[in-house]
Amino acid sequence: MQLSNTSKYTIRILAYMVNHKDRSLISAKELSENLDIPYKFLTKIMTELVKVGFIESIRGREGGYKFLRKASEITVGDILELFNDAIKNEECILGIDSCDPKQKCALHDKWIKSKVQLQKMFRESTIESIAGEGNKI
Amino acid sequence: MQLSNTSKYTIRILAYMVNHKDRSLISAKELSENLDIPYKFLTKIMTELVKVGFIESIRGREGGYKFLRKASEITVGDILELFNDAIKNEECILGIDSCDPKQKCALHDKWIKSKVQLQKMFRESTIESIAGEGNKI
DNA sequence: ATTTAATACTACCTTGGAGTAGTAATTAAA
DNA sequence: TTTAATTACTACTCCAAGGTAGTATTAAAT
Ligand code: SF4
Ligand code: SF4
Repeated sequence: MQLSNTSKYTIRILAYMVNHKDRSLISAKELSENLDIPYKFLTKIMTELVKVGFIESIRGREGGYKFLRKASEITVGDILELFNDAIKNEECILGIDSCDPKQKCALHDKWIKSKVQLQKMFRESTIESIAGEGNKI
Repeated sequence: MQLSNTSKYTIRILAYMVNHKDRSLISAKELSENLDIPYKFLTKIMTELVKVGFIESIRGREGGYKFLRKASEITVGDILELFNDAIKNEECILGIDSCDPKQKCALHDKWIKSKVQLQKMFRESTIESIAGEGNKI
């Protein structure tokens, strides 16, 4: 019951970028060093984030990354969905085919409240809203 | 953000056993067939459950498994802990060393409420309490 | 006693997430 | 124009979870 490293890294990367949005571009090197994420793994993630349009990249010397979509319009839920980490509505927590409230699994009644709250929390947590003062990175 | 197969299987196995607690012993074959869990994988899990004392096994012909600890005293939380699937208190959701509310991570304030509720839900869900009528298995 | 049906043990295979290595392509600075 | 600093691409390695195969052990039924 935890997020994938890729999702964790991505949330921290984008939060870092928001916290430094005064600067026009941020490099993979800076992100890797400041967030303590393996450089090569980070660049792989960045390329993916470019592909899906969360950020854009400027190649070559003095290059780097900046937001393409606004940070207030990217949610933690979007990130989890991207890396297949989201809590899907139709997915049974016990893995018994797909969720059908007419035919509930053993945990359904206990789980459903937490599930809804989690989904709402992830959906409402924009990158803008979580990036804040004095948080650890 | 989901449970391991091993945890899912175990919850279903123990719930099934509660639902058939009239019978003195239940075999791996029956569990495997009725719950659609690979036989060899299931026996591996059962042996582990015997080792930690949730159930006991009777070997030989007409053998099988039955509860050792009472089903009302085994919780879903116990199972998740056993398979390292639990939400640990000291574990940061973003993976930034260990949780220190004095030095919060970006998601802390949004996450903490769900976290507490999930932990409580898992802790309060005994096998006895989730096994019920007409649930899918 | 032998057979049969059950659990236990040991060793392996497979898959996907995580991480690494090397090189190509790009572009500004020197 | 060369060099340096950057992102992009391709191809691997590593590890743990999930799953499989074969055999040993146990004990009731026959
Ligand atoms: S039954 Fe409850 S838990 Fe199982 S899938 Fe439907 S919602 Fe999720
Ligand atoms: S800060 Fe919040 S989220 Fe990060 S660890 Fe502490 S509790 Fe968990």
